[in-house]
Amino acid sequence: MRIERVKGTRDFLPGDMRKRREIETKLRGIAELWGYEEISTPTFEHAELFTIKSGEDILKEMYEFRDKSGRHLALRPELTAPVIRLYVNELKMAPKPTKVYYFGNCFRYEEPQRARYREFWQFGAEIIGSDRPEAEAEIIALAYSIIKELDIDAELHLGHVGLIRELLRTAGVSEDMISRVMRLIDKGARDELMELMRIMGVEDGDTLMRIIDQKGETAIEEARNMVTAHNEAIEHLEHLRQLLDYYGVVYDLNLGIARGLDYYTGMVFEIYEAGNKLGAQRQICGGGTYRLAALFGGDDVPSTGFAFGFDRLAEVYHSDDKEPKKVVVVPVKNEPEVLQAAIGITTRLRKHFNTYLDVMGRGLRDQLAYANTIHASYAVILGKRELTEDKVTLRDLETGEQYKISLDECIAKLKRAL
RNA sequence: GCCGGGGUGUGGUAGAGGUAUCCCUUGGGACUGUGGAUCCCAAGACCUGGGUUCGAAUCCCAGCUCCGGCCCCA
Repeated sequence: MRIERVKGTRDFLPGDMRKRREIETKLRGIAELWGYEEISTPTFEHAELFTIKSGEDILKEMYEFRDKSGRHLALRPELTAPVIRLYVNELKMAPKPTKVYYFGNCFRYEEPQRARYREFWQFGAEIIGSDRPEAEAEIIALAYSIIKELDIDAELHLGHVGLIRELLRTAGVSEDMISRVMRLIDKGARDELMELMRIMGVEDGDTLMRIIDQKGETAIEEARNMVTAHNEAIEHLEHLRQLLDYYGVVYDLNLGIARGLDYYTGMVFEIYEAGNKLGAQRQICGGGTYRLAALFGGDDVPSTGFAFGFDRLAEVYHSDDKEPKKVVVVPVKNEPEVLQAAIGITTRLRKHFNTYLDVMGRGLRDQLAYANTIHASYAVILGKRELTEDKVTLRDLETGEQYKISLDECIAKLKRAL
């Protein structure tokens, strides 16, 4: 009976992993250069951590279970909530701002489709302790520089739910209806939205719709006209936009981004792949400013952060995908003294190079044939002749040239070549 | 949860009622101190379960799963 891979999961072959590690290394490198430190949280948590954040409805989209002592647990469906929990449990006393990044697998019980899996990876960063425009601008600029560094064709959309909420209040939408309206905005359900606003007797419905629809400068102008002359949310957004210009971030202003969730309080942004390589799942990054810590029993500190869909990045990213350079040590004969020398030499070479040594008991010819199939660059051949002269034969497998030289010369030569 | 299209060795394929073709891959040999070629031998597949049939990879049904789309996306 053959056991199949579980639906929505993937195996990663050596070529896949080279590419994924390459991306991961770049992401980590950038985050570190920006002053973020890595943290890691458990793969599973109390299910409650996620239902507090997102409501009971998400239980059906989670890998949720009871352990042997009846704890109600879930495989993490995302990493923001665990990171904020970690902060509340462990990092409250850390100096502010607390800047962290994370990379880990997440699980969702959903129908798999292109660029959507049941096990997937997220890479994200958070600034905990500030929701000032400076913090928001840094987070956006960090996400932006990741896109640039990976040379991904993408567009960044910037919105501000704080402002939208403000506008809704000004227009007379009651506090308890705001969440519902935000969800409709997020879904882009125009007709439904218009209908709801008509029922609620919202006067400035049309203006509101325009602000949401119109992207860019004019939307801000309309918003400014709608609220009182000096509005905190607008000033905040303008300050943020100023800073983004300083950073050189190119973006589209789109106040229709609502990210329906209640805990978002300020700036929100999304990054979409623009080369049409991801089909329906174009979004590769989402982020914003939110207040979650209080929900998990901490102080009401604001945070701002983002999460990249790592697998989507991997699908879009062009890797050079160079195979590692390999050296093959080839003992000519399967005899104790030759093998002993071969192991000694291999051990020395392994301090510097990716080195293979036969484990199949093959003869010289087959070892070289194998070296060829794994695309090795050099073979270090040794047999009785080399042993008596205390030398090795270094063969360049691309040109076919070979020299009988000392091991030290051989290492020096390989160092220059690889 | 819904809609459409698929599942044949590792991968890529042919076969459209009579137990499977070719390429590639892998192991061994020709070939006991020199790889990529050639030849030979070997290994390896009809997604699963039912049904129809003398006989099913092929037709029917169900399931699983993959791909794409909808819904959703913390």
